Amino acid sequence: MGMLLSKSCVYGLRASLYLAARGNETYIPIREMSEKLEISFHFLTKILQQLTSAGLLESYKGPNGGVRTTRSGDEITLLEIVEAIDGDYLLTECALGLPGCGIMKPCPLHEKWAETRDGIRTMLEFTTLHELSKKGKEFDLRITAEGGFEGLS
Amino acid sequence: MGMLLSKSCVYGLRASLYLAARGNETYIPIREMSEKLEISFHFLTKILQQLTSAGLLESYKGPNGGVRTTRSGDEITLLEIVEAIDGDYLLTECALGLPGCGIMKPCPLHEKWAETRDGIRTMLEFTTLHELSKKGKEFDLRITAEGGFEGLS
DNA sequence: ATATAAAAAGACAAAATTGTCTTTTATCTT
DNA sequence: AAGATAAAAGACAATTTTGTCTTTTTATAT
Repeated sequence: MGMLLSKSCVYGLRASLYLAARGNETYIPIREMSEKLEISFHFLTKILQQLTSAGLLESYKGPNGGVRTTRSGDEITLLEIVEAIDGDYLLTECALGLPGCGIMKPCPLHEKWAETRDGIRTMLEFTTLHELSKKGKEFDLRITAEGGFEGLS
Repeated sequence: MGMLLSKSCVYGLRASLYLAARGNETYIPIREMSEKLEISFHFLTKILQQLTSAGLLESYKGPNGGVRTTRSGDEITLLEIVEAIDGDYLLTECALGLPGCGIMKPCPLHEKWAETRDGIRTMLEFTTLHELSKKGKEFDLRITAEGGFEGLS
């Protein structure tokens, strides 16, 4: 349908934002997150595994276990999350889908698309989880269909 | 996977560009296009039907039939094609997938994403098929994996 | 009239994405 | 040691997207 980020990626962003808002002192159970964020538990588990193996999150098994951000949220950018889940296809591929489209033998849209793409990349690269969670708490913005940041500590 | 435009949409763009490069004097058979552009004939047929019912292309059955652009290519923008195939989801929806995210009750990414999205929209809105086909012919750019505009008349 | 060309329509199949469920492994608590 | 908690792993199902094939409709040409 055309949607920039996959659903997995969107879920991953929401969950990461949630974790950043909770700080990285304690581990947060995925079950809790899945309920708060209204995302299927098992599906979310898989997504977070991708972020864990990318080194953005760390997990711990057993009681008091869960996941948390490795670094403090101000050091994690949206770009890292997007790349970990959706790869860099969006940020490198030709808008007309031509393999190997580049400076050497571009498609007619190459230049314009490269600019637009850079706009997307820049936005993702210079937006941190910390920044968003701070803004979210300050104005009690939405992190789920209905609810905001208010209860998140 | 995250890819801005669906494959259908990318095919639709390539085909529209092909048609624009051929002018709108004669009807071009879809079979011919599908071969030149290396896109599955039946799949392409469906995609072009969407563009036809959106009023961007017109078709004619029987011998010497095919499809052509309704208006001359300088009046058709990429935005029209993208909206006809992928809808305006990409250009309106929340980056975090929250339904009804807007000024009234935004998500933390709302503002930044709105800007980025406008960048995409503007690029699509102010790029015409004519502009691209002109550029494509002038520099023999790529419209297929291997081939360029050279043979397109 | 008949044959041919080509889009339209619709049934069907394959692949990718999204979502669910069960089992295994690691860790903690008692 | 036994039970409880929670992530990891993997099998399976539903849905969406992508792709293929056949039949129908409309027009042309002989």
